[in-house]
Parts: sequence; C-alpha cells; structure tokens
Amino acid sequence: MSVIPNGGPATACGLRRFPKLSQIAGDLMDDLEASCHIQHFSAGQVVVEAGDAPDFVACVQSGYLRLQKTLADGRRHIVGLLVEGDLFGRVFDAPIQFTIEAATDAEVCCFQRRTFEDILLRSPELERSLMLNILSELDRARDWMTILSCHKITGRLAGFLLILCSRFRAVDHVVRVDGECLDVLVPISRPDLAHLLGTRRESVSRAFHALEDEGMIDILRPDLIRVRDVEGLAAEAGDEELAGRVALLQSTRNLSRKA
Amino acid sequence: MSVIPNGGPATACGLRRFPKLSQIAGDLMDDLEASCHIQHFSAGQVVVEAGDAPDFVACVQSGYLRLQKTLADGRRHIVGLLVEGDLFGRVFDAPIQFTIEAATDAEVCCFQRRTFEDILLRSPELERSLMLNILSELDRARDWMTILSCHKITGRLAGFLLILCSRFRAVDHVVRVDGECLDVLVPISRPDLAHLLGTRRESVSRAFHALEDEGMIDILRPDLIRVRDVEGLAAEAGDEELAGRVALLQSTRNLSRKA
DNA sequence: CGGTATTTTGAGTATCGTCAAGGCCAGTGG
DNA sequence: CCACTGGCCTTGACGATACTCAAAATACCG
Repeated sequence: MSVIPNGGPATACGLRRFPKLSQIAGDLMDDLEASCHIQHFSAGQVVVEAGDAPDFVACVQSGYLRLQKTLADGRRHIVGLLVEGDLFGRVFDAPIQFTIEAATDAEVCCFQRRTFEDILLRSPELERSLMLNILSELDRARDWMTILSCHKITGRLAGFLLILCSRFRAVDHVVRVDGECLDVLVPISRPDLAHLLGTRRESVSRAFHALEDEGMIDILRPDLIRVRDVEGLAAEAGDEELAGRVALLQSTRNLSRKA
Repeated sequence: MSVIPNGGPATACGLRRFPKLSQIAGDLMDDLEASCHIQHFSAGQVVVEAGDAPDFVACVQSGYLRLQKTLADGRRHIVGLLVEGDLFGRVFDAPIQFTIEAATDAEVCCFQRRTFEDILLRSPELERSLMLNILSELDRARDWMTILSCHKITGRLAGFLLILCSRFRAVDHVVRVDGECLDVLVPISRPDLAHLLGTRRESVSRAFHALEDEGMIDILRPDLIRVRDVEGLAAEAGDEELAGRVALLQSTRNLSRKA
C-alpha cells in the first residue's frame, strides 16, 4: 500500500498515518507502536459484544466494521461504519454500548487499554487529538441522523452516497474518473445498507433504480455506483451542505492530480 | 432551587453540580467559576449559529436548547436536546456544525474559550471528564439513531418517551408517582417533537393517541404523559434495553425515597 | 456449466404525509 | 364576568410512499 506515508511494513500499526497524530513526540509513538498487535477478523465475525468492557483500544487498519445494535425482534440496526484509521474501544471506563462486527475481512490494530491510557496521560497532545477525533465522530453520528430524518428512501440513499463520497474519500473506494463523475464502491451489502438507512433491502434497490432513472447515478455493478449529479443528490437529500463537502473533495482531488 | 448540592446563588455557575466534575481540585474549580458568566436566552432565540466558531464553551443551567440543522427546503431537523448540565461549544478548534437555539427560556453559563482551554491543559482530570462527557453524548446520538430507525411512528415516540425517562431523569420533569406509573413532562412542542422524530406534528399526535388507546400511556395534558407500561413501550420501540434503563431508574428512585 | 447467494421486480396492504377543518386553552378586552 | 382572538393540538379524508410476501433475474463461485 503506497498510502502509508511513513514507514513500510515494519511499522506494524498504522497510527502514524493519522494526520492529526503525526505530530506526536517520537518516543511516545514508539511506545504506542511497541504495545500494539494486529488482529485479523473475517467478514461477519464479532469484534466486540455490546455491554463488554474490552481491555483494549483499537484502530482499524483495513476493511469495514459495522457498529450495530440487535433489536428485540431479532432485526439489527446499524448506527455507523468504522473504516481505516477509525478508533474504537472505550478509554478509561464505560462499557461499549454497541456490538462491533466485521462487515468485510478486516485488520485491526489493538493496544492494551492500560498502556494506551498511560501514554494518554503522558501526552496531552495525544489526548487532545483523541478528543477531536471523538468530536468529529459525534458530528458524523449527527450527519447520519440528518439522513435518517429524510422521509423518502431515495433521499436517504442520496445522503448516504454523498457521505460516502466526502467522508470516506481517504479510503480507496472513491475512484475519481473525470470532471463530473465519481465512481463509488459501496462497501456493504444491500441488507446492511437497508439496516443503516432504516429500511428494507427491496426499498433500497428501488431507490437505487429511482435515482438512476432520474439520471443522477449509474449502477455499474450492484456495489459500484457512478455519481453523475452531486447537486441533484443533495437536493434529493434536502441537504445542500453535503454537496459542498463533495465539491471540496473534487477540487482537492484535481489539485493533487495536477501535482 | 434545592437541587444544587454545594453552594447557593453565590456559586454562580453550576459546574459543581456535575457528579463527574465534583472531584476536581478546588483551585481549578475556583478559576473556572471565576471565569464564567451567566447568559439568558428566551425561547426561540439563537444561541450559536451553525458554522460559527464561538469563543466560548458553555454549560446549560436551566431550560432546553435544541441542536438543529436547517435543510435546503426550509424545514429544520432537530438532532438533539441539551439540558441542565450539558456542555456545548467546541474546545480547541473546529466550528460548530449545528445551530443551537433555545427551545424554552434558558440560562447558560459561559466560559472564555481560551481560559477554559488553559484550565483544561492544567487539569488532566477535567480533560478526562470532558472526554467521557463527549463519549456519552456520542452514545446518546446513537440512541437517537436507533429510535429513528423504527418504521412506525408509535415506535419512535415510545423510544423517545423511554429516553426521556432514563436520560433526563435528573432534571425535574420525570415525576415519580407510584409503583407502576411515571409522569413525564414533554419539554418541547409537537412540531419540535415531530422534527426530532423525523415526521409531522399530525403523525405525532396520532401516535400519542394510539399509545393511549393501547393503554401504555395516559395523556394528562398535551405535554404531560403518564407512562403506564414501560415494557409495552419498549416492545413498541423494539428495544428492550431501554426498558432496562428505566427499570433501573425506578428502583433507584424507590431507594432514595426510602432513605 | 450448475448451484447458491444476492439482488431485483411485482402485487397487495399498511402506514404516513398532505391539506383542510374543527376543538381546546389562555390571554385580551369589553 | 364573559365573549373574542390567536396559537397549538387534534381529527378526518385522500393520495403518496414504503413494507410484506412471493417469485424471477442476476451475479458469484467452484
């Protein structure tokens, strides 16, 4: 993977990848890297059970984890996705409230909870980065809420696609093709997507094809979507702010491609 | 208000009320209290505009603030409520992503952002408390998401009522009456509640009366609900965990009443 | 090339959103 | 003290949308 800026395979845990964590004192980073170990999960495996108080803090290396809750009637609801670079596991105390499962095969970098906390106490910068991380996570959760508030499923799906474009851009599934189009790899299955959007797989399918009929997207494969009309999707989602974020992404991409 | 354990009106800002903050070194607390000032807002007033980077961190003293986003078509969506003891305003950097408005008349205790950050850097305990606070906020946001995922409005309303019972119990609107019943004061108007649940006021109204017809609640006044059947509500919401939290509340209340 | 899992489509029903009208309560002014 | 007015909540009727169940089509894998 050429994505990793510093350190090759020898740097087992990818913490240095974090832009926000990259300024941390070298010795602290060394301690962190020394205390970590990589763990592999295959799709569908449970990483942490809801209610547990796991003894580690972890960082996703590759793949997708889903944050979910199983409801009384057996249905599960997905409240978020964790991707490359996301942290999970609770620092200090408090149990995990949601089950974490691997949505795809995934690699996770684990730190002993005690060790992590010790390092945290020694480094206000790290603690601060962590806090900012959690704050942005909070905003993301509220973005999901905004999406869920949309009455029409097409609107929710439109919002989801835009979030995928803007937030998960760093990861390798938004493949920029040319001036107007973005190819998005939808990382989860239809049933999972349905649970995330608070609906059923049939409705998700219909919504995809409705957006295609409107000319806003092309369905290249069930899991590969070409976004043709960002503004249209934003209008459908009722949230023009999302369009702004994607536009930002596009200009950034253009710049980096020129460089 | 007899609610405040330590200090009367002389302790202008109610920070000491926080159970989690009460263990902080006295001088730090003094500094905090010295740097704060109370601000009043009347219902409907804007506290912070989305996109702003306000120069203060604040703590709600009384009343309700709503965290909301105005969508392209002019409708607004509410993503959360802030009550007595909740903190808002972003520490360190990053702008506020949602508009904050007073839902009722409210008092807010403001700290100079710089001052607050300085004190934060001097006190790992305070920073840690703040982090735990944000983490629980994150869980709350995900609870809202779970509620929003319910297809039937009655289910969402049931979930809302249970959250009101469990999370907002410390504030003075869950009035315990006797063994089986809880009287809940719904703090926001029907339109606001509709925006919070992602629906319309008419549907909210119908849902209230549907739950009443099922015998799960009594509508004493439009804004005063008697909860008769916690289990039933939890089943309607599809989330038995919520019932557990309310049960916990009930037993706690019973104990404290005996004492 | 066959078998399985996933996705898609179709038909019927339930639920919700919309528009419009009616009721309830509080505050105002006679 | 009572009628009036305005805001909010409620109710009713109708159309739009999504959910359910069932079956077909497609993609995936060996």
